[in-house]
Amino acid sequence: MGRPPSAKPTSFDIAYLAGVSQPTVSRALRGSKSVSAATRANIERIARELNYTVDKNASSLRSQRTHTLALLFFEDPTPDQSMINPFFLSMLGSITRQCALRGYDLLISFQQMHNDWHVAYQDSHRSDGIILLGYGDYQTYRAKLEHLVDMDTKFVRWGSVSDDSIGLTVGSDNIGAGVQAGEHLVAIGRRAIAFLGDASDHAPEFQDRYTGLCRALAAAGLTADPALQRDAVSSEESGYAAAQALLAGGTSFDAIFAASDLIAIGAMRALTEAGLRLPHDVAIIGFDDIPAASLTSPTLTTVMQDLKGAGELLVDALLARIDGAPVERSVLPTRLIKRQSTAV
Amino acid sequence: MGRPPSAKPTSFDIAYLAGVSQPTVSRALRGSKSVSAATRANIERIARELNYTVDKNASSLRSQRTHTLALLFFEDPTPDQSMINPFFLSMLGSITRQCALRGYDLLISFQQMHNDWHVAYQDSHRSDGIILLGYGDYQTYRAKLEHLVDMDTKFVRWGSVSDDSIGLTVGSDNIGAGVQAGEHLVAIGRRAIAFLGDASDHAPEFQDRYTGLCRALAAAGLTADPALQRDAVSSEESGYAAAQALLAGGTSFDAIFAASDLIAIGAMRALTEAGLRLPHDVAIIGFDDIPAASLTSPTLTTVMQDLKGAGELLVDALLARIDGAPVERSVLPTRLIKRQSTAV
DNA sequence: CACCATAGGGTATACGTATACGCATATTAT
DNA sequence: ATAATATGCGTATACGTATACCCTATGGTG
Repeated sequence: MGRPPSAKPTSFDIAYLAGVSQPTVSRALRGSKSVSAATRANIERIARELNYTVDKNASSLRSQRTHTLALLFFEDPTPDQSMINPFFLSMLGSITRQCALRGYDLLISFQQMHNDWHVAYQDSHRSDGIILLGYGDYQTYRAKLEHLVDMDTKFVRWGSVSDDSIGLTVGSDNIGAGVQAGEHLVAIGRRAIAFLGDASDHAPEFQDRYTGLCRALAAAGLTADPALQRDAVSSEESGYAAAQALLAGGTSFDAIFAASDLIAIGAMRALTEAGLRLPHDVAIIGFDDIPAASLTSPTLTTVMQDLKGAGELLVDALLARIDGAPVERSVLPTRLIKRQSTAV
Repeated sequence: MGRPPSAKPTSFDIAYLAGVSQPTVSRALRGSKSVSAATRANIERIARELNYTVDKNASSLRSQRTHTLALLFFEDPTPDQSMINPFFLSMLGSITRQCALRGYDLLISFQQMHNDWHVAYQDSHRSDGIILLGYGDYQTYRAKLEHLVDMDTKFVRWGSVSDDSIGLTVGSDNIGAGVQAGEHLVAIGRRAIAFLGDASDHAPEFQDRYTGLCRALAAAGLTADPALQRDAVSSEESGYAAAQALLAGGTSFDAIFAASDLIAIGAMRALTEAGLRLPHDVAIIGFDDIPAASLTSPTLTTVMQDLKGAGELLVDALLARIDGAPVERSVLPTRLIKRQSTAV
């Protein structure tokens, strides 16, 4: 039953010193109730003294559970540059923290949307499940998601939570956020409110935000002018271009709701260059509350998402899914951060 | 020798179908030269057809190599909030990319400086090596690094590259960067240049930047006034406080070199509130070129570090260290980005 | 007092791969 | 022609853990 201690301690070494068999060590350390309190205490003491840690590979191989989650970021617009949407980077913190709390490791990878990431982590037994983060063309995305569902891969994604969303989705209450933004702009007396952001089903989250805006306008007896909606992806350049197109459009407006802070920041630059005063001539609201939002001039009113809650919810939902537990779809409330760009 | 194909394909399944033994499959897929070209081609074809992927756990267990690196972020000043220094977050992109390129997975974890991270990944065989990223009190840090060295843990860290630095260190040429900043400020006619950032050996990188500044001043026949150096850690609040202290100090100055952009941004706020005009009254240079640096008013002149190169160098150096190859210490050149805050 | 449940822990083995060896056959040198 | 290599692959086994199964000593139950 025994063999003397060797270089890197194994469960056999512990067993030898404790005068028990290796399986008993395994049981004791894993918390099985079929080992006496005294034996367990003794084993734990020895393990601590030897600085023993369970070999992750052997454990995973045998149990077929890795206790590791994989986080896949993807972005299409950045071919080489390492720019990731700051919003998702911020979420990284809470995700890692939640993983740690649950005793899971986090494997991370950046992917181009067009890559075969949907099959990469498929099954090399690296992780028990996948967290998907990123904006992108939803139609392309959708096909890959369906593939994941077909393969019965455990995953959760951040996005628009609607009835037809594929797989397990967690997201902010984008419609509610749109309503918040719209109500605030109406409250400060604005009537012609533009929306910058793709409102098609290629970008369901943006679409939801626009829907919310329209709903708020309707509630105030106003209607959203389609001429005041301009497509934009989440980048400063795109926001700049969209705002210019809006100005060139001829339809006057006194407020902008941008689907993301990056879009808003680009738009502010275009408006300022056009000689407009913010927020006097045009009030503006962004989305995400990235760090830069409080550094613009004027500082940017924006919708803050619950990052901490998001990370926790993503991880918990995925773990529930892995355990086969029922997991109800849920949305997170947002908060409007009022700054100078809407201060009348 | 054979056994029929089962659920999730293993090397035995491939072997069965190819009419060879399991070890031959392993050899073929790992590129051993002791397997004929024909056999290898056949095995690879079958593997592709079955969508076979090597089981990472079994492979790691047997070979004692995980082909995974662990990235440890740590920050002390943020007890709960998920704020990471934006600079390090940006580096994340190039690190993951380089890992992918080298065929390594990346495990990520955020740690509080005071935690026992130096022993956590010690040896649970999760990763082959560790990348350490983060500022922090160097004296605390140093003790843990020494522990890692004692344990013969393979690691690389980002920091000040000096002769007495512990373990394998990769970093920017901070002294050279300080010289660049100093020369630029002198070139635009500034003579009384303040430095915001801890210049003690608790923060060797900041110390190096200050050393560079002093060197540039000396070269111009000027001397650095110790009264114009104020300690600050890398945060906006700290920069704000340091600038206020500087103003209260009574010694006049016409330029500031801040040890980080966050410090610079905080300082700009303090200066503006004090009624000073930037850059007319005080020119200012930051460090890191975080996204926010181009959004401040005036936009911030700063020192850009080579993030892409940094990520590549960190990974490559660590892999060389793991392979037991000799690895020479090396520093990365920096680039001064001139913006409005030093535009006379 | 025979009977069975339970606690506590040992025995044997599987997880899927990589590698040390050995053994043919084919190739070259002498 | 025979000994010395080399090539290509099979055999056996180890990596370190978790779990199914079995066994023994109790203690309670009728």
